[in-house]
Amino acid sequence: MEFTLNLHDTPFDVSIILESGQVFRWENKDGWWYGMIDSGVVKVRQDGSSLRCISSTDEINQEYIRTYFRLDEDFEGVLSAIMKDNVINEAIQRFYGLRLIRQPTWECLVSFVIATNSNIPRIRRMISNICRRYGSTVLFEGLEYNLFPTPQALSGATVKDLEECGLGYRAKYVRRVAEAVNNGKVDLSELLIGNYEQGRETLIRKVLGKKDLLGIGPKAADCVLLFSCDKDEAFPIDVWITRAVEKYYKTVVGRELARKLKLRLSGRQNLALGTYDALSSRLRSYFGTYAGYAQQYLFLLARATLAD
DNA sequence: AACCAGGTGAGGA
DNA sequence: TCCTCACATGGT
Repeated sequence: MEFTLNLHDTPFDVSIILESGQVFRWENKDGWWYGMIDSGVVKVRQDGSSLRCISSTDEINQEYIRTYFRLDEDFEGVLSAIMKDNVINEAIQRFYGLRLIRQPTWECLVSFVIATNSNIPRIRRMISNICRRYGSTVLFEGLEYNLFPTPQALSGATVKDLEECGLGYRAKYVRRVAEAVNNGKVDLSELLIGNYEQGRETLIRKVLGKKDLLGIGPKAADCVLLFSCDKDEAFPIDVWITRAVEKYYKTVVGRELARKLKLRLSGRQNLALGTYDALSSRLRSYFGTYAGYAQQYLFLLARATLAD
């Protein structure tokens, strides 16, 4: 079906959003962004304040896209809440039109297991590979597209097959996660109902010394909660955020935590869980309820300016 | 050819 | 609890 969304004058830049590293499946072809979401394919194109959409199924309608791009929220309110200093203000200017996406939780969860210790181009390739191998196909404009595989499809995959998709050592983690979701040990719909702390508990708790969700640590959990569960205070700390915080927010996190950040950057030491939580807690109380938005601006800023 | 990438789990002090 | 290290793979 075909429809157009009026963006009015809310900050919205579809290219910045879809290239921001929250999602890994959208592709730009001759002026349109093509995406595979849930059970269908959609292509979108922004002309100023209007977003044209053409989808393969009636399920992907106006309401669906508004929800996906979070056009149902008071974004100006978000911006004014996180504008705490010159660094974040300039990041907002530089990446004006960046928004958070509300993506399906299952796809988000698997994506950020795959994303660990990798880079965005390769993450895209790995995910594309598992979709081609395990996802069902949809016909759209005469071409076949692969949907994201279901928990059942992925839990039926062998570790060897997943390794052949280029997942490396993540293959066994993806399979364990798929099994946990498929057999009901983990209920992802809980994440939408509960608060941030409860969601974090569900994703990284340990059961009998063994994790249900192998491959999900604090950072991946925060990404899932922020990008797919409306937990806007989640503040994922990856290497780029580590750089940004070490450079611009030493005084916010304090001398001791800043020292740990520096150790991580130079000595390749990783952050202990307690250190990670202390850091994200400081940053959360500094930026407020929408800290996750600030995180996403800082992530883009760091990648643009803090690369070697 | 080392080094890095939206980190995490296992094992030990 | 924290720290150290291995870990697959592909790009620079």
